[in-house]
Amino acid sequence: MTAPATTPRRLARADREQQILVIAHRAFATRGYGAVTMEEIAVEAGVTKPLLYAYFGNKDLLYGACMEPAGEAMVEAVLNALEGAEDATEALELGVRAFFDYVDGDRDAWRVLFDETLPAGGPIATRASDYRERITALLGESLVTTLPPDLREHPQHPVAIEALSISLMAAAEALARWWLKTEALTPQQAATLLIATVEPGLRQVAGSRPTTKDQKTT
Amino acid sequence: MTAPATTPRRLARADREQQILVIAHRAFATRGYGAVTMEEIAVEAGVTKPLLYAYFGNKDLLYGACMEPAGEAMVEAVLNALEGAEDATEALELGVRAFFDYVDGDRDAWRVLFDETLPAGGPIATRASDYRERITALLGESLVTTLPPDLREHPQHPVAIEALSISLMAAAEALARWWLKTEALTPQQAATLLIATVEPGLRQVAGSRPTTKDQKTT
Amino acid sequence: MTAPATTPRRLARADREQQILVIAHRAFATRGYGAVTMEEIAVEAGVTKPLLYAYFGNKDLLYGACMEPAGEAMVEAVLNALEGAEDATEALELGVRAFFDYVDGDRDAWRVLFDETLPAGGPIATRASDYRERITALLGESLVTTLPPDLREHPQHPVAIEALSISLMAAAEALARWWLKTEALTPQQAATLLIATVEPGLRQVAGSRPTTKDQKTT
Amino acid sequence: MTAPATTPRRLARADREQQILVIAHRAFATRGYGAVTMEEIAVEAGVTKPLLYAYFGNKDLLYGACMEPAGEAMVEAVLNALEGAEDATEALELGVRAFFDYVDGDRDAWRVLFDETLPAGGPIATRASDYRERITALLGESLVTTLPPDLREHPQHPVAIEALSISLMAAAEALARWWLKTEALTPQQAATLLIATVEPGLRQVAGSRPTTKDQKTT
DNA sequence: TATGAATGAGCGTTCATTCAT
DNA sequence: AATGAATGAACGCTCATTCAT
Repeated sequence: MTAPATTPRRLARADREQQILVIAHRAFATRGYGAVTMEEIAVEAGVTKPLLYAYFGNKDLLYGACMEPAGEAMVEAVLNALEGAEDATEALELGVRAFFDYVDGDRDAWRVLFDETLPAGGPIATRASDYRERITALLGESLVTTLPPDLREHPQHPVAIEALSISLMAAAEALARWWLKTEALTPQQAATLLIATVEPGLRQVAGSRPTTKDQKTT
Repeated sequence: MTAPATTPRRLARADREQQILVIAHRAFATRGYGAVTMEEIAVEAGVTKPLLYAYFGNKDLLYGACMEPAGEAMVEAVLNALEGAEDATEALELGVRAFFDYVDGDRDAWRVLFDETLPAGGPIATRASDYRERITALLGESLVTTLPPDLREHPQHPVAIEALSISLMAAAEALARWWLKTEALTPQQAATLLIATVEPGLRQVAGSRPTTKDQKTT
Repeated sequence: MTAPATTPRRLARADREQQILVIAHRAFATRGYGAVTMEEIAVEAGVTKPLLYAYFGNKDLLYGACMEPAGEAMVEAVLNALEGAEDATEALELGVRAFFDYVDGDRDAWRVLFDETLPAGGPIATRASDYRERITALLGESLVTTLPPDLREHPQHPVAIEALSISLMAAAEALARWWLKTEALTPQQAATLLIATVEPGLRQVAGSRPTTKDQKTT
Repeated sequence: MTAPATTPRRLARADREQQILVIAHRAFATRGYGAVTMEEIAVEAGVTKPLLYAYFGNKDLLYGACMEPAGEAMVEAVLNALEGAEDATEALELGVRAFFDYVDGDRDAWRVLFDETLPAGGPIATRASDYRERITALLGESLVTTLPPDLREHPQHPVAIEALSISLMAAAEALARWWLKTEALTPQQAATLLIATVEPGLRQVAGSRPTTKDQKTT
């Protein structure tokens, strides 16, 4: 007779895990890995710490459980976008657009994947950066496709391609972060702006040779 | 008669502060804010913890004291570069180049200013991002100067300018980070690559109007 | 139709208890009381923790249930050996030999009975030492029989007898432990060595009187 | 005016360490490693846990700090006794006597060194057993000296010597434990009893050859 | 007969920070 | 000008044990 329909005391494991994941995900996204304690998550979920440990092992694994579906989904979103492209120029655009759309659709997921406060060098930081690198690599591949075929094998280009991939990803990341904070433009606009800015330059860079005066001297 | 020339036990306050700052700076740059303890700094500096607190207040303030000179110097380096430019196009290039040169010249300073492990939302994270934003703003200003005069006041452009500034800065930051890790190119090459990539696009973006299909729908 | 022949899901209580006991016994013997968790036993036995508690009460009682048959069997083995002796001298030897044989035949039982990691002073430590003391007492009795009849009642001897029983038992225990670890000799050799070493002395001690210079002075 | 002369709040480090060691030593001796918590020790010493950690590192090291002086002293006591012996027969007797005397003089030390509840296989268990083994080895050496010179090199004897050393040590240990509990005899009597019991047998064992029927058959 | 879900209580450890001298 | 001594407040994690079905 006193059973509250809203928050039942006992849940099936799968449900409880899901509920905890949601809460943990939000907590990690909001305050970052280091600032969140297992105790807090437990309290917020209406359970005790041992249950967290029984279900998820430890804090790292719990964070990983929050990160994994989001990471896979994000990678796949970008991947699908690239596959759907009809030509090389379109691919890069669609990839960047997919990235911004994903961030737009699941902002907490983005914050967990791009948490800047993860313990440096730790296993989760590694896992998080794995996802980032996978997306960077995908965008890098589509960068390559923007090059004229006869230049793709140029010995000097791989390093430039990697540098540009990383720059592009970072720009996208920062743009996403800024837009999430200010809501000053839509994800579509963000993507359009970014693409429009880099694309013309990319073509030129692709066609050029490293200048002589910029030789590495160290 | 007992004064060792190498490490005198008693120093004037200013000297002591300087010595501690050097050590703290190196520690923070090497291992990041979170991984450095006050104890370690004290021991390494050959002083006791209370002295640290007497001189610097607390850990945040100490970090701030490490950050400040580096931040100011970095801002000034970029500022000087921009002022030395003869025309608009040169300005952006010189600014970016100055950024990379500064990072190249004082990597510890860069690591302290761009530490990704600062407690999110805390006062020092705020201060650090202040410096970044100042540099971003400087680069943003030089972005504006690349626009034809009659477009500079266009009501739609400020937001795009800010978005591009942030993207540019993030790209530079990521590029710097990657280059410091791999040493795959020189700072000059990094700057050249970045500028060459974004400049052509910037001109086009500056001349365009936000497209209609990209209306904000949320 | 769903009954797997290898590990049936449902067993009669007695069978289930037996199966759990076997697994718990092995676990305790292998890793010691403290290092074994109820969780592990449950998982290894393919049952759930509440069942363990329903059947055995708690961890101590479960350990006791593992210890009891082994303890009784060991005591009985020594007892039988002593009863089969034709004369006093033979008794002690047979007893010690029976001890080593038992350890040799069921090393897990021995490890449970002589676990050195039992919580000091706790109920199970007490129970375990009960079994040890019973065997000690048996050996003590056979020590007595090695004495000439007219000395058995000597007022000073009971304490020496008890002291010797305990020493003998401890020597046997340590010898068993060492032999199990190194396998440097057979149980028969261990028994022979031990008996041969103490027997001559026992006769002399039995015949002597406590010396005057060794008066208790505390 | 409120300063209690009995327990000053602040102590010099050396004094505090000593005070903590005394308390920890007693606690460990009384209840065993596992049953003692750092919190308890801290409270009993009138300090907080961090001080314990600042001064001793962790629980293991604190236990080690309790164990080390006692272990060294005990080994040295036995060593000195052996060195003072004029002939072989006397050596063993003096060694055993020294062992009992040491236990008699510092019963807590003995309990710490021979704590049976140390985490099996852990670093402290190893350290504790190191001390035991050193004493065992010392007694083993004196066992060897009881043999006639021409037998000392007999190939079969080393293993018997080791087995006997261990048995002897264990017997002494158990005797000590029992005596501490019952106070039924003096350390001198304990030593005398033990020596008198094993010595005659030792001579015979030393002179015999391993019997044929006891061959290892496994 | 048996279980999945859940917990109370505690432990070892760490770190920024302050008091008393 | 500087220190040695000391702490408050957590935090991650574990385990024997029980409730509700």
